[in-house]
Amino acid sequence: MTVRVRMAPSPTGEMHIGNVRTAVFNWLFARKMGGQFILRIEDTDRTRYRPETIRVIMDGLRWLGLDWDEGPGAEELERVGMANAAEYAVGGPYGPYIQSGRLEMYRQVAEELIERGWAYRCNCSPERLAAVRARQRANKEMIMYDRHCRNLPPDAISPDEPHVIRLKVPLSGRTVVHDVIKGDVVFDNSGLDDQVLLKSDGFPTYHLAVVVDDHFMKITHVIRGDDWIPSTPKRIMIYQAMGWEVPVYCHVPLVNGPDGRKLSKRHGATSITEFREQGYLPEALFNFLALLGWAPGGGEQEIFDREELIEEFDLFRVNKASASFSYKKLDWMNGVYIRRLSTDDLFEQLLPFWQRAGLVADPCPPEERERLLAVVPLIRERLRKLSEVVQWTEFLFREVSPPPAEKLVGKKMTPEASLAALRRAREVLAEVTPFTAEAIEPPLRALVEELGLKPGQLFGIIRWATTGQKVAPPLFGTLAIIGREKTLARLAAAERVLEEESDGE
RNA sequence: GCCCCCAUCGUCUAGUCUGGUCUAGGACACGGGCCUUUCAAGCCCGCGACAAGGGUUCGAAUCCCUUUGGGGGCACCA
Repeated sequence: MTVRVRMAPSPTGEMHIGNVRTAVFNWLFARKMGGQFILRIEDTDRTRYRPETIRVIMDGLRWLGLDWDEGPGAEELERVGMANAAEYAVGGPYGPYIQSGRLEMYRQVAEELIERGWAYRCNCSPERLAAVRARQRANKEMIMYDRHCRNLPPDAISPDEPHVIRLKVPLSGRTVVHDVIKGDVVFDNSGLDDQVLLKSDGFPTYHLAVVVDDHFMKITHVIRGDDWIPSTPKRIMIYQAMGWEVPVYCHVPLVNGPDGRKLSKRHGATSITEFREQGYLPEALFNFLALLGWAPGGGEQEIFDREELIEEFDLFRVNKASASFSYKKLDWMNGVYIRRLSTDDLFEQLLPFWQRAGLVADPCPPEERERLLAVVPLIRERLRKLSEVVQWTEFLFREVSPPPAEKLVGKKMTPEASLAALRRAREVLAEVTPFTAEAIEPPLRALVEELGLKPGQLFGIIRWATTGQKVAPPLFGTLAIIGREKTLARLAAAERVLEEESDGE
């Protein structure tokens, strides 16, 4: 039997990183076992439905490298109004893969559950249900449907009048969830609610839809967040009522924020789109996510490429406890991946960030490209996220206003000595030919000797004068990229600052 | 209120199933140092945990119980 797993996001917004991690586990398991990874769109909540997010979800999964073997086909995607549907269409033998296209199946199963005595019609009004809940809350009773319609005569509610269909949960006995990760979890049936299966708008609730789809799509392993555990016994009842085989359940732990609380916007990025926009590499995020709640046994390796992860992945080793998301560790890992990139590859990754910041034209002119290719090696070891390229290189693109006088005075130096150093540096740099990092270094080092300074004193002053910053990429390469003309002009401007300072006193 | 899940350094984790090799290993973070033109990167050193209490056992991070602490769920949401 081949393994079939699925990811079933609902198109209500961005995909949360916790769900993405669950998708990673599903994908790794499918690839490891040589099975199929299926994408299903769960759009049964018509009030929160936002069709445009289907594309966002698909783009995110693709960017992370989570390709699906079966999923919505072109016709379905067109039906929900997606442009370029063909580009995202995958299809498969068990469609449709968007739940709103499967309504008839859910309705039929719900009716059959009634026939089999496992479900009943209910026409209680929302007001009545709210009143029941309020009363229960006041009396500190268990909050669940009072089963008002459960024992009505079979024909009391006509199929034609508005109503819902509820699951007829046994009043006694127990239901056991056999879970690969948590072990056997036992529930008393008496504590389970008569869950609504089919809503009055004809759409199924999640509980019905997921069971019907998983069954007909031949899903073998349900790998999902452990927040679903409490609703699992109700699903098992539907399987049993229909005489279907129950899939293997694997409830993986949730992902919390660094403070242990639910991961939310205030912690930082939470959606895959945000991580992408902040300049995390998909390989790094994938590596990091795979190791959140799971680790291969034995070794002390932290960096794994995709193939190694597939090779090592073991669903049975997934932790029981929830994990806190550490942005700092992700940043470190992202830096590792950035440093591994070739100059050309890193440049291609960086270009959109320069362009988005308005520093480079789109498309990038060939001569600008040559210049920026030279910048890449200077900053590669300094980047943890691609977006940081802006702060590291901004002075290359914009006019640098001369820094205040105190910044131009070297450590343990007088303003006069600093001014003299600046003047000599400008003279030296005016002569250097060609104006390259290799050619610039020796004369500047000689100047350090000549002036009797420490390297850091002279270079620090020049750095401030030419970049307007205390911290910048390595000086010689930076000057070469700034170019002789601008370098000399910035040095001259800095000299003027010091001259005016001494005049003023 | 009721139900469920979980518990090793600040964080991610190895070790737990198959008690002894664990004076508990690695990584991130943090502190110090080396290198060094700043910042990084790299290298070295350090800090730092079996939640608590009871058992079982010659021996427990590992098995059992209780407590505490965290998390999750109780919709015509998923």
